[in-house]
Amino acid sequence: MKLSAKVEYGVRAMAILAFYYQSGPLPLREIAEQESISLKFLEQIFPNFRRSGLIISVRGSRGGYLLSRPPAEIKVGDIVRAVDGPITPVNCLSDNGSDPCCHRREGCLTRQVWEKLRDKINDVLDDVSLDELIDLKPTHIT
Amino acid sequence: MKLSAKVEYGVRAMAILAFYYQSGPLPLREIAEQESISLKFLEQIFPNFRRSGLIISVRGSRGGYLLSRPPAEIKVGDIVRAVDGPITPVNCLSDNGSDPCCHRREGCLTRQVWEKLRDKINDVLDDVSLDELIDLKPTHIT
DNA sequence: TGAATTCCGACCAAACAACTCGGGTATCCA
DNA sequence: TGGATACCCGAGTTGTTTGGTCGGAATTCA
Repeated sequence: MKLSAKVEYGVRAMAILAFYYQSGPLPLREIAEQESISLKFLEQIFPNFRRSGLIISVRGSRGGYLLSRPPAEIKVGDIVRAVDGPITPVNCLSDNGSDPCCHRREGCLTRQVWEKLRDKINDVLDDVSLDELIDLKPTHIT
Repeated sequence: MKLSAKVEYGVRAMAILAFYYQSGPLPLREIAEQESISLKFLEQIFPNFRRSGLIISVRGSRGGYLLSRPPAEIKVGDIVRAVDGPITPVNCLSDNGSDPCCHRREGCLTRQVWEKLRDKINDVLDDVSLDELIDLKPTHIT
């Protein structure tokens, strides 16, 4: 029951991107340095974000990445699914209908547990947005 | 974000055991046949249940396994943790304090997400007990 | 042009998953 | 007592995933 290191790094990287929102494109090298993550590893993660429409890439010199929408509108769940794909706690919840998990007597009863689990995981992750991960909001002001 | 096949098989096997609760020891071979699971693979899973105190083993001829307490008192979460160990969505939530995930600026903010996720997963799994997986309860009777 | 940057695909080693196999050892029934 | 039954244990195996690295091509700005 683990998320991948890619997801962990990806969330941290996106938090940085949220912190510098509206400051122009931020190159991966900067993120890599700030978070002590291998640049090459980040290069492998970010195309997923771009393909999912979470970020916009600017190529060439002085290029980099920026969020495609405000940090409040990007949820941790978006990031997780962009990197790891849809969340499926057990294989028989995948979309390929070839799994025989429901051909047994109590198959569909256990399936309900896994479905509930999957939904709750998505709920938790979709309840937190990027702006909550950075420290911008005036939480201490009355 | 996947549970292992061991957990999947383990829950199914425990459901069978719940179904035959109070019918004397049930040999692994029977469970293996009913669920089309390799006997040798089951033999590898069940010691975890015994060590966690979920089942009692009866050795010798006409031996087998039986639940150590009523199905209503065994949660799916117990089964999952017995097989896969404690649920830790990311490595920095493990008990070894050597992980540097909190030495960074926003480290502890993302950590809160993972902690919340871990707690919710446990909540869901601990909310379902074995008797809900089998079809004994008179749900259709007014 | 040249430096900075994204982008792309191949490659690689280590770990893990999902089993299998072979043999113990304890226990019971006849 | 002697099988037969069943649990117990650890090593081996095969394939996939993970967590990266490496080299280079395309693009853009100064």
